Amino acid sequence: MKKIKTRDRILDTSLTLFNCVGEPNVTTLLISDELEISPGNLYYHFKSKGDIVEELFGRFEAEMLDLLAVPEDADISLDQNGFFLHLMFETVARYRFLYQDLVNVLSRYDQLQARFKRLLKKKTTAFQVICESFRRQGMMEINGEELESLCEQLTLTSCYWSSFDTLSHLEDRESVDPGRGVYQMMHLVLPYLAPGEQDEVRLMSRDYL
Amino acid sequence: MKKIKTRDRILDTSLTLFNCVGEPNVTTLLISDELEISPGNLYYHFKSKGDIVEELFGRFEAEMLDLLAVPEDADISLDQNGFFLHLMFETVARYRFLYQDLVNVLSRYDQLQARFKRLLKKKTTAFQVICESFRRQGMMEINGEELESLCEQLTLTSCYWSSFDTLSHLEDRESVDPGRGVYQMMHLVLPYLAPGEQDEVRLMSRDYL
DNA sequence: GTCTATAACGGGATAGAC
DNA sequence: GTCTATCCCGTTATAGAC
Repeated sequence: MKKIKTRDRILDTSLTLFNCVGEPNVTTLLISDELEISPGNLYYHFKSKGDIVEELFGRFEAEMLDLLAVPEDADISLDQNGFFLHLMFETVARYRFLYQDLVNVLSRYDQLQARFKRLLKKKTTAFQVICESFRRQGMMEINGEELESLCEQLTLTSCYWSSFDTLSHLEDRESVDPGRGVYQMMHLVLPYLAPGEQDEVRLMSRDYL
Repeated sequence: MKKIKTRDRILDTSLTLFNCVGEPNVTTLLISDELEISPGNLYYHFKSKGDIVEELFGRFEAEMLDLLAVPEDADISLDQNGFFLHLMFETVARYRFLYQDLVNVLSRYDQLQARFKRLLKKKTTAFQVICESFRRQGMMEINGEELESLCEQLTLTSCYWSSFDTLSHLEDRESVDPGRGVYQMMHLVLPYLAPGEQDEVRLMSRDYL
């Protein structure tokens, strides 16, 4: 029955608020209010609001780097790929505040910019490694130019899908539906797969609708 | 030799600044400073900063609606489609500040949200109309489920490509390269085109690299 | 139409008691 | 570790002279 440290509670609550109403709209007062602690107490644990953002980014970065460590020479199955996409979207969704106002956030905490770009690059590389693996296994046929275009498209979609989705489908359904992005990612790859694999992915992707 | 009205100069300068450093980072003082007029003068022409944003949005909306009025039953050629994409990316680039901090901007000027969503829907519909036209002309083969997925993907890409591009390729090249988005859009459609049309689009898309 | 001066407000951050 | 009180500053917006 150990009680959670205030410092961690601040981080958790901040993350929730950032995701809900957007980081720029969350004041330090709102955070401390929500936690029912004083603003002064918050500043005892973090010397600035930026520090909170940076620590949250650090967690995000660590999780992503961990996830993106895809083995170069392994034979990756369609199932493994689906699982990988699933985890990635799950992680992005948990830190979606970063993506919702990307330019704004990165401009105010400028040391994050380089680190974010590094992540982007690693993402694209990971997709390339996966596609190469598919190609080696005879499951995919694609030329170099299209491969590059596809992997950039996958990176873009992995970043922005959830923002786009919540924005464009707010009326239709109310569940946040994190899986729809995975569906979309699979459909990007679909045309380049061999016929048998196409059917398999079509079936898999249904689960995410 | 008619001199430009201050009101319009305010709008133009605001747009430039918004695009450069992001709308949230642009204060009314910065705008008036840049124009070498007093803050009071600015507030003589616009009753609030929000009014400037809304008027700029109005211009954007009008241009987009004009562009998106695609005739339902026309036979659209690949060239026409390329031209359409070109114009769309050009327009989006001119008002890119809206997209760079979308959630933030829409949350602070909430009457814009509904109008923005309407635009999104119209965009997707326009892409559907174009694809249907291609299909009718025997230039494209695609089933209903994939058509929907593709058109959403096109809409997403048309919104976020330029932000993504400036973000991820800042080191490599310094030109802002608005055409790369068109290239990417064409490559999304490519796999669903008939072989002859594929070659044509491949050639066309090169111009945008 | 344009200016200067200033009010009004809000958010980030600190000092010092407990 | 936590609180209250308060400072400081940037930003929006207005008042009133020219």
